[in-house]
Amino acid sequence: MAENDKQTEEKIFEAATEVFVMKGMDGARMQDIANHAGINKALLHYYYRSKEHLFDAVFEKIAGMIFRKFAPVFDENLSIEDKIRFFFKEHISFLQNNPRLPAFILNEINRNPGRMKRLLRKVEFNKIYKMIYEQHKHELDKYNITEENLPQVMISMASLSVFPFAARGIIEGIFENTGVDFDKFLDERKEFAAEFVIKALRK
Amino acid sequence: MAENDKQTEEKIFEAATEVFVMKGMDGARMQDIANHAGINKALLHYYYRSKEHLFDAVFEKIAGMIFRKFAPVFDENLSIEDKIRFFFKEHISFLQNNPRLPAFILNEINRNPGRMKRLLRKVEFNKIYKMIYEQHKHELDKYNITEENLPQVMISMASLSVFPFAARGIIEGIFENTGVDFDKFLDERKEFAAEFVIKALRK
DNA sequence: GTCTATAGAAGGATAGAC
DNA sequence: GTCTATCCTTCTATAGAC
Repeated sequence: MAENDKQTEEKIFEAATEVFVMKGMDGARMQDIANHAGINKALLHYYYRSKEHLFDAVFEKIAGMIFRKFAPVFDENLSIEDKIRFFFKEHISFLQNNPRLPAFILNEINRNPGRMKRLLRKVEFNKIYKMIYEQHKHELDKYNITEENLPQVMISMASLSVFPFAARGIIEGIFENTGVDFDKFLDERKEFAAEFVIKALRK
Repeated sequence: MAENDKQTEEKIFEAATEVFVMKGMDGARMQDIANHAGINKALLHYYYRSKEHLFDAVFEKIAGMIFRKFAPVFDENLSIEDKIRFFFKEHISFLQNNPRLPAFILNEINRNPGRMKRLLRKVEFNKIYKMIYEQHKHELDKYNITEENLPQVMISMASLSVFPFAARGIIEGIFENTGVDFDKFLDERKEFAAEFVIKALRK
């Protein structure tokens, strides 16, 4: 039945997502995925020809989700400063609900840069890039933002939001020693990072 | 001979470092390491009992190197602002010469958080932490730095320096599409990040 | 200390019954 | 569409000769 198909295929996909995100492509085991899905190992190959195919499906779904998460920020009709605040609030909240995704994506792209090329076809950074600049042309003279340093600015914002999750293991280790709470740190970070960036950019 | 010992053991260690950093613990192959070292696979087990042992040796050496790289910054007798400039210049330069280390360390710690605990025994973050605060007590009133937000500030600095290397694959992919040069970006980043942080922190 | 040969286990993938 | 059984390759690790 087509309905049962869908159910099984979805169960596999969800189990694969969990295992791949936890263990990475190299560390993941097909048997482990089958167990998580509550089905037999052979079924994995029936639905997704190979481990590689299954991984690709999971990877592209997650990567697309993350990159698309940025888009609404650029659509909103807000001032630069409010957009920065909006970005950190939304982005860090999203990552709090999916704390392992950054490390997974960063690592798998470094292991296999070829995957990045496929992704870039789907997400048009060039468009986004120009769009931001056009959208805020009228207020840019109040900030230290130029067409030349826009990459520096944007990567800085991504850094401040994503890095704590990529370095979660290290940071939690340090926090444990010094008695700070990681979740509280993240909640506070939404506002801290926003004001940090705004102050850094104001002329 | 003890001298030949040292040579072989070192050759193995260097080969292992290269392969583990490139492929990660799970992706690395003992045969690959042996080939890189120009010796036989069995010799790896003669010097380092198992893959796990060999990996641990490599990991701890690299992690120690990275964390120790921070220390001189705190020793220097400089103002807060000059220390921030010094940090980004030194740290980004170091990573330019070892661009794959951040991704390697971040990933392996996330895969196996237990490793972090062992590391923290060697590096005394608590000491460093208090030291900074004491060192700059006299000029802290000029900056938005408190004992509460010191973690936010320090992790922000680490983010701005380390993230571009951890996300190198993504960033290079985007840059390729938009015609920006990654190395030039890094050179400019040393000053950009420093001034960015200083402006963000000044009252 | 270094090599060859091989044990022994694990993992991805497929054949074939139901 | 789902299962069991199994093939085949790959990989870590060790035995044993030199």
